[in-house]
Amino acid sequence: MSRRITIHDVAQAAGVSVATVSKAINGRDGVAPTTLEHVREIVARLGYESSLVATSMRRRRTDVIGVLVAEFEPFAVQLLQGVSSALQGTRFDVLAYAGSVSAGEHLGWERRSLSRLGGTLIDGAILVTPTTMPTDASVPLVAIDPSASTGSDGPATVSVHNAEGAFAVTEHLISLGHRRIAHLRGRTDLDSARQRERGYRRALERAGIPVDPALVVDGNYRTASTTAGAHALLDLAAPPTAVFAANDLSAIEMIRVARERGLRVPDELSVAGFDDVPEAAAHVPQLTTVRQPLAAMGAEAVRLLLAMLDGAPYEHVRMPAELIVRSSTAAPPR
Amino acid sequence: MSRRITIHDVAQAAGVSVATVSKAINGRDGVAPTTLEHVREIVARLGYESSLVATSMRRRRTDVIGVLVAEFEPFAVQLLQGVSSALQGTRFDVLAYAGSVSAGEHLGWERRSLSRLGGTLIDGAILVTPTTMPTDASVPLVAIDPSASTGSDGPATVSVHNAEGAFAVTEHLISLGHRRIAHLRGRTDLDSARQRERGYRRALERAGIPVDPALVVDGNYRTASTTAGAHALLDLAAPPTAVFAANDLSAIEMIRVARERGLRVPDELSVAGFDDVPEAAAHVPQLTTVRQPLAAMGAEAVRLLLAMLDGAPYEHVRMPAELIVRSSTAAPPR
DNA sequence: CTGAAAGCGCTAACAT
DNA sequence: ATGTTAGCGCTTTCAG
Repeated sequence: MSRRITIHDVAQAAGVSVATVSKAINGRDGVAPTTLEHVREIVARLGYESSLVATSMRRRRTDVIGVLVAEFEPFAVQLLQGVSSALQGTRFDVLAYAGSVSAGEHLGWERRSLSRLGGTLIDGAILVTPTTMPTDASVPLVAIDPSASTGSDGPATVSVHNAEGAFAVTEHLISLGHRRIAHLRGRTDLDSARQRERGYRRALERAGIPVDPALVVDGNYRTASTTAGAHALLDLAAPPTAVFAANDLSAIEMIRVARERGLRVPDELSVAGFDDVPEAAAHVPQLTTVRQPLAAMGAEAVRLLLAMLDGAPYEHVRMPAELIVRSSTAAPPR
Repeated sequence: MSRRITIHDVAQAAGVSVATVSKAINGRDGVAPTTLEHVREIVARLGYESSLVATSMRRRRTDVIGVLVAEFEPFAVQLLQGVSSALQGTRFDVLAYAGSVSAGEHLGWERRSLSRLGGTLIDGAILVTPTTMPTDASVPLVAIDPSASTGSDGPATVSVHNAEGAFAVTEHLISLGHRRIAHLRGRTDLDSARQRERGYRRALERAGIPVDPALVVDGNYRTASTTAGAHALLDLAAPPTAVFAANDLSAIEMIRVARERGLRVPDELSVAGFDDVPEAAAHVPQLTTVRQPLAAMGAEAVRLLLAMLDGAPYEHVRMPAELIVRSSTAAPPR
């Protein structure tokens, strides 16, 4: 663990000024071929690399795209992989920052991260957040899965078509012959969760099945709440034969509770989720769910952002959701 | 997309000097309570956040841990998740940097990233690399899965016990009754791959089964090479009844080739992998493999790094590998 | 063709 | 208690 090698060290070793070294490194002209060669040699020998921090303070561009997340959980990292691979071969590096790890203050990490990195370290940002929607940032910004799908305002956004996905999975349950289909809700403060409920309701209406309010319970994406909701559903005098949970984790918890109570899945109860997290395919039985094309969404965010860096206006993109039928859903008993 | 708000803007709006604002923000003393209150108010109103870049140039500590990867692929991001969750509740934020995305020069990205971020932006680094082992860096460093397991030299390291894992999976195949067990090798320039081959050989020896050189072919972790290796194995006069591939992706390719040639897996050919990537559990049939405890390894790297930041010496940690028996392995035919 | 000097946003001495 | 100054590592005018 030695001291960092700075441009000064190079200048000294080469017997020239730091300005000359800088020019040599960055290919600016006004440097004699001999000097250029000489400096390059010293740089190689010393293994010098300019500090991203110092460079970014002085220069306008850093050629680094920032991916801002609350923390590195499966959803965020899958998006990150999409962003990363879409950026392959461009001049940009990727820097991902988890801004609410330390604080624990999950409130407003978006603005905080954006302020701390924007304007200097990164040329543009991709913000992974289901809630807040910062209205102005100091760099071009694309939000993924933001709450505000409200028309043309705010920054560019990329999100999945939640309602369509929920519609498709509910329709799948109906086509299997289910009539008493419950919905284990997500966080009702999230636009995405509300859209999923909407898709569920629409599918039932479309099939002429009245929505039984008792069959719609809160899950809140939180274990305790989901557990309670699952029990509530099964405690019903006329329990559902199928449940559409607002996300996979809720679906898995629903299955756990059903089994605990002696129900076989999918024979006695069908359960479907949403998201297609890695656990969904690894679960036994494998989970029927709706896939968010996360890698594609990340790539799309990159496309939008690069366009914006070239001066293009922001857009709002909705990506199609895909129904994935696996083994946690089947025809209702008898 | 507006201009960044700087400490100057705050100072001006508050009618005080920049230094005073800095003190107020960082809780240094020597600021009148009234002034403090006033400045804080302006900061809140303007939504000011100090620039990470500028702060890090001046200060010694940034309270940010860097995770340096070549690119964000599944292996790296699982490690990243482990690091991130281990850092929850500490004062540190996580910054992950993919340093070889732009260049395409996968050579020496480790040193480059380390030089560019170290010393200023990050207080310590966790380097995810299977190959190079930078000998000195400007910040405390922990390498995950490095080639050099060579004793006490170089930086701290965390790696999985590759030989033990390979031994276990080979022994599993033997216990199923297999005698002609092939090995589809990984990149022979990687220490980890060589260790896996060693574990394979040792298990055979231990069981008194001579190693048939024809049953050890190169896969190289690259599709083309793996495909060729798979065919070579099945072209043998006496083909193997089981194959241990050096990683899951190779195993999956092995299965694809076997099927293409009309072989049923696992009935006519057992195949096992290594790594337990997400695809392994999702594959049909689910893959028997060896799990690297990636999340735990990330957490362990954090533990080492935090200790080093407190002045502890570096260590070398080997984590246990876990045999995961699934459905791609079975007793040999008849 | 080269170097001196200014300045990016911020913090830490050091005055006042 | 507050402000002035210097400087972190680098790039960029601007003189020489």
